Amino acid sequence: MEERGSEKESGGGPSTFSTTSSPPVGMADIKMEMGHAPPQMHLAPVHRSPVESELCPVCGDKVSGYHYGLLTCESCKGFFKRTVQNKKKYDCSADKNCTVDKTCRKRCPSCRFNKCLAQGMKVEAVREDRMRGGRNKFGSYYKRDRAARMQKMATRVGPNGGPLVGSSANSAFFSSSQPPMDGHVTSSTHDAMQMQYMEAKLKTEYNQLLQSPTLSSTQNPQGFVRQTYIPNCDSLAAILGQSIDNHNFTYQHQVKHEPFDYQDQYISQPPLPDYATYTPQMSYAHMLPVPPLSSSSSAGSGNGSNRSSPQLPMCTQPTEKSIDNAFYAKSSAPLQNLMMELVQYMPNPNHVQNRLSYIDRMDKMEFILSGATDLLNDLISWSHHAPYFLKLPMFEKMSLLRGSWTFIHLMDVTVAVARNIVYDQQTRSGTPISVASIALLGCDKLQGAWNNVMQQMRLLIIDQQLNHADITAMRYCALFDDHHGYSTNPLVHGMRNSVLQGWAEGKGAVDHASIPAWDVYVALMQLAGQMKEFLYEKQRSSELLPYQLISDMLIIDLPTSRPPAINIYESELVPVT
DNA sequence: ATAGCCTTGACT
DNA sequence: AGTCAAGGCTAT
Repeated sequence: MEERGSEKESGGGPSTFSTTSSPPVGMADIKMEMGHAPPQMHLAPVHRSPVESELCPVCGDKVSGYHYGLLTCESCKGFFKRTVQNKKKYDCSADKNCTVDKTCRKRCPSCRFNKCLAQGMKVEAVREDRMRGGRNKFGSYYKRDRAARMQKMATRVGPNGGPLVGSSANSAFFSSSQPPMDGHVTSSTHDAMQMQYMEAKLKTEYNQLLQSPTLSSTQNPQGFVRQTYIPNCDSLAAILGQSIDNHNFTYQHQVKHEPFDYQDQYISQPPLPDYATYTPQMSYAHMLPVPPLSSSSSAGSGNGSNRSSPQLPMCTQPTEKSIDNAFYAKSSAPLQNLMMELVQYMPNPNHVQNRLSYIDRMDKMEFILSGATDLLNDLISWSHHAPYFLKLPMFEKMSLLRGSWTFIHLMDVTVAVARNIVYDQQTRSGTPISVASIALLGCDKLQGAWNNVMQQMRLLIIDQQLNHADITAMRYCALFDDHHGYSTNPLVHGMRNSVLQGWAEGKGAVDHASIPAWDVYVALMQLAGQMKEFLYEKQRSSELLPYQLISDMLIIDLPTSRPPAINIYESELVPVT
């Protein structure tokens, strides 16, 4: 393969970005610039367009605009589009860490595509029906990000020429965005925090919109509300004992439905569009006996490549109005009804990102444990409403939560990373904290293994082999895992068996071990066990004293310390076919 | 297969 | 009418 021979250079135009060129305002100006050498004017950077002043975060070439969620060059745009549309699979012949820059970007498409994803390009932005033109659903967010970048550049080179707070980053939305605020910017902590808040808000809104099936950019999916936290000084038992009316957690459905009668309700009266519910990842198509209602694929598609069975989560239509009704279709299989009910109670998939956005700690371990405490509170609050779990007696709930919380934490963070929702963080003092550390609760020696699992999960997500239904199944499967083998409660064992069986049936697998995501589950479970060992060690050296809730979660339940199980739950056993 | 340029079309 | 991020075309 030729390396540079076929490399195209724009004829006549500058092939590399010049920091002294004139300041075009929009794409039209960029295009003009390619044809005509612009006059060399030295305007203040304040007026410079973000497009002009940025390099492609994937390969470092000149940015041509926003493409699939990120400011990138034209070639990476095309590469990303081809890869997603044609469902290309690449393999890296080296160690999956090849350099990707303008001169060698053609050498390893595998690493290039992974870098595209890692930097924040979204496969969801590639249209399934290939409809041309029009505005996509992120338009208003591109606009705001652009304004934020303008603001940032205006303040970056201030009177003192000093750097601005916040880290530089590549993603159009997730790292370098600054609030499009009026007025001056100081380097005070307050302003920094406010910027982080605005940045997080932008991220959240963007992700929520990104995941919606409708594409109207005039709709605001939902107002951003900073969630309040349960004080972490409460013990596990105290939190579990709280009235469920005190819960502060966001659910996919805020209205609680009675088991097994929500479907009729939805069929006759669909719920209001809740963007968190309608994320493509939420599609339960794999677990339904009927195929999902296809979004009336428009004519005019199918130009050469096979579009019959898209493997990647692409947008259906720019102005898509259809809802994945299959999600609400009634199934005759009781186990799949069970699985559908469980999905209804899953937490908002953005909760990891929301939690990590507000941690303000100087020390790395403080940051990690503080975030873990927040997520743990979410988990406990969620368990108040989790079907069947809430029926368990207190000691049983505590035991199951203690057995599963490290797994659920690990899985939630890993999924968020694999889906490019959560990125590396940093402490208030600027110390970088890798997402691996956050996922592993600080047990950094597992980072290599974690990275393998995360990549495996990412590939499964891209292949649509792992969606929200699988995540639901894994969460409940872990929660109802009688970790120490002490439980004699038939509801616990029956529930786990039902989840495993329903999961396998939904995937058309002969058993749960044949499900593509099962290997990921097993690997995560192993890591979670090692994480717990790591935390026991921390606890022994008194390092967890400030984190009472986490300490409570590390108490080992002994069978003698709990009351005997009473079989009052048999009548409530979940159906087992 | 790549990447530069062109066309499209919802939104402003 | 202009913008601009989608997809398409095509020389390399």
